[in-house]
Amino acid sequence: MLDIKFIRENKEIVQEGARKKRVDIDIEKLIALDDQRLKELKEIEELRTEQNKVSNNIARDQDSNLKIQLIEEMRVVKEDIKNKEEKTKATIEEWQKLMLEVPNIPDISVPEGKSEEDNQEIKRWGEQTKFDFEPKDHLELMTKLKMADFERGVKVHGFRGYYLIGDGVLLSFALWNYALEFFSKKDFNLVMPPAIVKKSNFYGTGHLPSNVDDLYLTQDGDGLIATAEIPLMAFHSGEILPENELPKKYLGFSPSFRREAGAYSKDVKGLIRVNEFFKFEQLILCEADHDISVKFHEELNRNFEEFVESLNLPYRTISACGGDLGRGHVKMYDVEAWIPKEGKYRELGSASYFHDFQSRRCNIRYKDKSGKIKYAHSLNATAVATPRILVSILENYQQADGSIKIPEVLKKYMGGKEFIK
RNA sequence: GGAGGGUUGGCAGAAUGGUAAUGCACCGGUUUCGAAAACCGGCGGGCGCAAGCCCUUAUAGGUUCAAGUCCUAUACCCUCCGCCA
Repeated sequence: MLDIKFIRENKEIVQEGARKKRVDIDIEKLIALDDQRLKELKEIEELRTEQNKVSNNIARDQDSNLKIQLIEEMRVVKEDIKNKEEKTKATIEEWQKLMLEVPNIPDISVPEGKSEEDNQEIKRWGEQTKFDFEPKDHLELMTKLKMADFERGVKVHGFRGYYLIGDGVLLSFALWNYALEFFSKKDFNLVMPPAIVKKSNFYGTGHLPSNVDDLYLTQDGDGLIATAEIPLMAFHSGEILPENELPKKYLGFSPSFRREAGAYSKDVKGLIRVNEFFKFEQLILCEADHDISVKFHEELNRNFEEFVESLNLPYRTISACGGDLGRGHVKMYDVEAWIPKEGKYRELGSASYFHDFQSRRCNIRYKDKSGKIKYAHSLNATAVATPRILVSILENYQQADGSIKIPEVLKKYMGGKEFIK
């Protein structure tokens, strides 16, 4: 959510930002509604002032005739307030609905574009893996090596179902242990958050109202988290932090659930797109300063790149174009690993920053040195997502005989083994 | 799932239905070579240049001229029983 004051003072910028994100929104309509909201609130406030004053007098006054008269007068005022409040409630609800739809303004450096195809490559690392044999895809590799069972996965879960088995499980644990070690060195506080959370928390990160179809909701009105970002942001919701506690850096580990509604024809097989997975997520709350946000954004992205480099996976980094950004994002990088069989780069994770878009919704503030209360800035990035990352590891590390060479840094977590066969 | 008790600032803790005490902690100042102590001021949130106004006693409603206080629902916490990893 943006600051309504900022919207009022910078409507051209906001409207232009929405255009860049391909979001249809009428800022003028919002401002007209806000005028109405402010006018109505002012009227109510004035009536309340009167009511408070007179009520106070009633308490003090000894003259019972006067009391009766005042009470009679206040009865009318009370009715008036009640009616006006009812009207204003409707105004505010409509106003809030619009406010939630106003997208954050993308950074000037975000490329123009409508969809994924317009994302801009900003970096390429490593050589695209070449084989002197016909490489297999991860489905075939994992099935043959008994690392996964997709048929039974679909039997039991349905579409997009999978079982990890045997070395598929060991490799996942190896990655988690390695990630834990790798990111612990970067000064993150470790968190395992709840994965079932109250629906209100999804508004904080911007997963609601826009992505309601992608969430699993429970019969208790809760939701299953789509990423640890949701409960990590909710962690400090409603709090006012002392500035000296910033930045807050968290590394969350959680299951993640996504319905993938609207992606029915995409990635229908294998582990690229699944309904449940595990993810380590980096998250930062920092001071409300654009330069600090940018600095941490680069840092989070670089952390992830380093992690991928340490696994020696060829990758590229892209800057997502306006049309590919979520409502809350200011800017987002995706790190994409080379997938030999498909002959293209596929997303491994992403790093984003939001300015105060999320913290405004989550009501996360801090008191700066002068005692002023401000909304914090928030950022997040993938640390590692399994099983998706297995796809790139297996396909890039496969051998002619169908075995998998274990990446150097993971060996010690795989009992020192060299190969999965 | 059942029974009972509870929820007021960072913490402790008051308030015959009459408009949120007080103490501790914390921050600033005076004092001091410096500190402690003492004293003065501040110490929930929002709007406003300011005067000031509004909101705030877990949350949402209701009764009332007026609600921390009365009523209803919900959430959370504690104790006990049941179940359970």
